[in-house]
Amino acid sequence: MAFDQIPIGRFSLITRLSPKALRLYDERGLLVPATTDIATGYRYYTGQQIATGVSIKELCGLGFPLAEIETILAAKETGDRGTIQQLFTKRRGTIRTEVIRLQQIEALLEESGASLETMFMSFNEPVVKEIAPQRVVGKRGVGSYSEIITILMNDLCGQIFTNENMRNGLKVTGPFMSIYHDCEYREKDATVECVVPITGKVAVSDPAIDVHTLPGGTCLSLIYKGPYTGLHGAWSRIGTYAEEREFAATGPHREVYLNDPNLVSDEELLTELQIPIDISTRRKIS
Amino acid sequence: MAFDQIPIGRFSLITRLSPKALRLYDERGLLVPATTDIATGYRYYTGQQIATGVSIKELCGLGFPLAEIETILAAKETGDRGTIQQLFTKRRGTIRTEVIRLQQIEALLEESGASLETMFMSFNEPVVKEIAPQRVVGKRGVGSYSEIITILMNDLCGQIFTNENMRNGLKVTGPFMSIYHDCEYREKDATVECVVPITGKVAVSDPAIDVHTLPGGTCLSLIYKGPYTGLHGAWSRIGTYAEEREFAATGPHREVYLNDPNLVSDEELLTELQIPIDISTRRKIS
DNA sequence: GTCGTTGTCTGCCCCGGGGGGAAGGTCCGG
DNA sequence: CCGGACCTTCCCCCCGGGGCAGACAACGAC
Repeated sequence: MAFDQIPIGRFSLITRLSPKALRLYDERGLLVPATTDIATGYRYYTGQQIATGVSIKELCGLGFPLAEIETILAAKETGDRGTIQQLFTKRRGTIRTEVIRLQQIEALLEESGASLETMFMSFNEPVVKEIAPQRVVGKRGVGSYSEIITILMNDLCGQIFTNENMRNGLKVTGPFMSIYHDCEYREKDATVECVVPITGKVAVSDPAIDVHTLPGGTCLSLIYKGPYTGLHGAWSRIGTYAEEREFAATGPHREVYLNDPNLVSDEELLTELQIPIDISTRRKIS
Repeated sequence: MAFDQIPIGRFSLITRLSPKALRLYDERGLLVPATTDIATGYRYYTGQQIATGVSIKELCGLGFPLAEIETILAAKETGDRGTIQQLFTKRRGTIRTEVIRLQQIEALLEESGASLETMFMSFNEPVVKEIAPQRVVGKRGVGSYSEIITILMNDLCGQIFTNENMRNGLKVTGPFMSIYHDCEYREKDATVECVVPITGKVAVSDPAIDVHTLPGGTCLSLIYKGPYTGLHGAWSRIGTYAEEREFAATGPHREVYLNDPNLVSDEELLTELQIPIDISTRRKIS
């Protein structure tokens, strides 16, 4: 037929692969033109290569990456069914995972469409992360949550931000935290410790205030945004999450107050909830 | 709290945005650190910015591009509900489209898993494209499809590939085609024209062979791979596709024989089916 | 042959959303 | 005052090409 010197443009029209893509496939070794004029660099394809080009186009449309397309074409050449089946199955798995992910996102978008207020509150997913040990100064007390925390915080601030400590180079190296030493929720008479990470020497007159090192390790963490009155709901969320995945707490829960209630409005308050866990107790991978 | 000079690493741990990402957001103007040390270039964030960082993280997780995240944050600042709602709705639309696309791909993968044979035959979707007018030499005949085409092709080849024509610089510039001048399918007595695009002068002795120019224009095109016996099924596919979209044919159907039956096996044969259409008659966008 | 219209070449920068790493300056606790 | 952790900029990489510039090459019509 004397029609086996197909230049790139015509080949592009037939296969619907752009010339740019064809040059890329040439470079990648995926579809190398049968002939390349050494003098001019012109690429010439043959009729047989149209089939390959069309196959590539189809596999692209199915979302395979170029590397896998190359594998599939090679496998087709050698009649290797297994490899092709395997890649197809893998691709199906990827697609299914992706569909589930997108549907979850859509559900989130949908429920947030109803109430824009909670939009930026509820999307946080708990995360497993590592925390470092830190040296803290803190004080314990017993009472109802909000009251005792206020008291402890005041005591702590009063004892730390003294002229003497400033002179000694005491530094606050992180946000204030609360540590809940009870194993369950208590409306009143909760044992709470308020701490703040520091470096340097600390001198305090209150004997109830002591310096120690909080253990590090793995923890489940959730960042909650909103007024402190909503913390209970946030604890429920992270608790449910932990239960679903059968994480067991290996230490007291913590609240980290990421910003300053004196500086931002209640709606903007950020609190990180932490539940120390032992990663090895995990039985179910999320 | 003296905790408003948060360096990038700590800020990264709190917001779960990588330092790399934070530098990018700084550059993009999405989340510019409150303070940047002019001498050292160190970035320092404030407690208030944690909220922004967390929001960015969430919106990223929902799949918004950075530009839209910036818009959303700005709209949140000015209390512009409308813009936020709009972007959320748009995102939902994108997700739904994507989910449908993926599910269609998965269906294709699934059905092809059953029969790997048809795998590389059936994935082609019809496409609307432009074709250029071309000067052709051709001959008409009447008969049953396969028979008449064989006869016409032989006649055509015999008349064209003569010494005289070769001397005159006649050139075949494209693949052979058939043109079906009937408006409907006919088992026998079909009027078929076989043509081949050429340039230069052509001299023929057969008076039934003439040179004319095929009109160009918009057409619906489908590439079919497989033996010619399967062409009927391919025509059904493209016909159904055209009907679904209410495309009306504006000229005779064509078959373009992309490769040479003398050179490749039946399974490797490629045929392009074309239905000329008037784009303006389209009432439904695919 | 010759001229003008296409076609094609390489090379470079761009998209998103960063990852990885090199080379070198800073900060801070003890 | 020292070591290690932290921070900076700079550059290249991922994928699958798109778009453009400048320079040749091919081809058809006369």
